[in-house]
Amino acid sequence: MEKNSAGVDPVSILEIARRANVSPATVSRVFNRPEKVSGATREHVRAICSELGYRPNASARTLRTQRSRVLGVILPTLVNPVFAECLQGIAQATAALGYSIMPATTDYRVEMEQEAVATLQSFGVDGMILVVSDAETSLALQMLVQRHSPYALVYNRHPHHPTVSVAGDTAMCDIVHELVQFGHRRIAMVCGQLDASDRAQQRLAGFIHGMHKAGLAPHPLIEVPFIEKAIEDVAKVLRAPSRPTALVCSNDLIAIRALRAAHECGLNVPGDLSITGFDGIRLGQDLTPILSTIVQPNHEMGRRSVGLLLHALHEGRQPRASESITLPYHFFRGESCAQAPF
Amino acid sequence: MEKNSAGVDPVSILEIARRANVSPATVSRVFNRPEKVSGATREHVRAICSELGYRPNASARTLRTQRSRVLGVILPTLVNPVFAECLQGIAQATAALGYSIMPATTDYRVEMEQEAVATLQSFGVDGMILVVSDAETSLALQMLVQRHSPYALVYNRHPHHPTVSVAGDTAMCDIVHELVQFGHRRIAMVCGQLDASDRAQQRLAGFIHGMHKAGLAPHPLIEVPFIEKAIEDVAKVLRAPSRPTALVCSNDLIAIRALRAAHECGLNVPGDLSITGFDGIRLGQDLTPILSTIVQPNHEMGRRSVGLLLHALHEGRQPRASESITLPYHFFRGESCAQAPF
DNA sequence: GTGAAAGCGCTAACAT
DNA sequence: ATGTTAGCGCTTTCAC
Repeated sequence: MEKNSAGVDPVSILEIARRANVSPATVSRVFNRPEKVSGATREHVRAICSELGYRPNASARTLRTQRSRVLGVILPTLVNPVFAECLQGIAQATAALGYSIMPATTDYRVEMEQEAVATLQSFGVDGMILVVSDAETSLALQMLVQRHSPYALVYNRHPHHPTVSVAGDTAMCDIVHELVQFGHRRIAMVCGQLDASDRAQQRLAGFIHGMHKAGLAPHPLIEVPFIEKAIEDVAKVLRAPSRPTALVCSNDLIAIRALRAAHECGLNVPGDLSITGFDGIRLGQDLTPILSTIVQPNHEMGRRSVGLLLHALHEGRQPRASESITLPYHFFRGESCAQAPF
Repeated sequence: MEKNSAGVDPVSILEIARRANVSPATVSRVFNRPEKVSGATREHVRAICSELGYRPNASARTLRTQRSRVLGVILPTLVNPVFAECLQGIAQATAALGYSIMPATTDYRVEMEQEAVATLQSFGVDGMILVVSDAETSLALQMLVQRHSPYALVYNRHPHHPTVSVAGDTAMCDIVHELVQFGHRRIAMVCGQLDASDRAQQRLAGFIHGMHKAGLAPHPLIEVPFIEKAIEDVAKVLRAPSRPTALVCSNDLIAIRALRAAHECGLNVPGDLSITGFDGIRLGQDLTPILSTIVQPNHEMGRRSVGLLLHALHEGRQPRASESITLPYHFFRGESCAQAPF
């Protein structure tokens, strides 16, 4: 009897059947249609299974049924807590429903999205949950559509795809409004690589719209393509003669760095400068000053995307764009924004 | 022709074989032993595969070969960036080697560890990387050992298991030393639920040892079992008459909350109070004050655990405890600790 | 260098 | 209520 490096040969359904003096079909039924098995044999089989620690081989089951009970998840990175929180939500929701997940991170590189989709398809995942760089142009998304693979997007917003998201543009508009109420007029937006995130683009659009509505001209956009240089880049702007009195950041991670930049420039937040973030990562609430931000229900977004996808799947169909979910956000005042200084 | 909810029937090896006018065996060889196929047919088959977007069905392959090219990962949570960073490292290392991962989070509940192990085994993962609550007593670990399932621990340190970790006790001892150099004598440790983490226990041991070496009596331990109440719990201690002048926290997340607690008590860090963390999460470097902490190479720890596991696997054996890797850490001075105030 | 055929572990008709 | 059987897609001897 040979054994592979994966350890002792796991017991198979045949072994259980033999020991229980029933056919493999009956053992299978105990797991899949327990009601079709008499109470006595059911318990008998179950006892033997737990005694031997038997669990049906998932690959065999997947191969046979064409269902894997696995969901693929594609995210830009886990290092941004917003995605970690979301994935945690996905993990919990799937686990509660007897599903497992296979995640892949793209590091914001679009080619990786396609690669991840292909890999996940080869594993026969029942569906995928993804955050793509740009829903409008994503080739990965096109692959999915073309192969009729069930999927749901999270964070991305797009009318032709099933999504779970928050109205980022409106939210940003709200922020501008708040800031204007506080007397700010010189407001600048700080964002990462715009072309790597349609969310950032939408937030920027909302910012511009908000400024326009307030009759204000937006400061030149502050792009911080490399997060390592973000503090430096922002500091440079803050040292300029007519610096902004408020910085609107496209996400919390950038806002935290902006906070740091302000400190390095000797500026007091919110006394001299107001700063806002976007995402509502848990950590923002423990900072000093507490981060003012748009709070998204990240964990729930993960859960709901699982719900959207699985609901459709259980009805034997694809999720529809019309089932997209827009979740409420709220502006959290925090301590990092206040009255304009002058 | 029927189709399941997962979309169009993916092409199988038979389809490719038919179109290429070769046997399925040859197609298989193109993927698994390309050198055994003539250059001409190889390219021919490859062309057809990429034309049709064919990828071998992973479940069938796993069933047949008893190898899945999947690694299971069990972590307490993704919400603590230390684990997210580590998982990111694992994800990148596995992807680079053609492996995929299946993660499961336990939320620090030991029963979940066993459940996760069982689920992952049913998927036939080639090995598992895990952070367990307590390596000494973990039932999940016992299951693994008993079934001869290959695994590697990360963060946990234990002489009888293959691990990738950092000397937490020594590191903590170093911190105490630094603090003592700064003139601190009333030093208290803050930690989460001790029984949920052998790391925290080891760090505590190091703290006590360090204090002892310095001839100091440790302040009573500050346990903050519920992270939500952490700030409050710490603040209470800071308001006491003979409060500590330095707070040594068992991880960065707690340290960040301690920072907040200090602020709420009107204490200046590091002027009135020094605070240190542990883990070296990326975010700590962007805070104000920059967090003083023990920097662990979290990303690398993930990568190395993949290396440890896969190296053994490729030699057809289990990782051995003797192959355990202790990675270097360093104390990062940051801005949150300084001379004792009095 | 290539093909034929068996079988990995399971489930789902279809019998009984 | 239970058993028999075929086959999911692939890899791998074993022939040729």
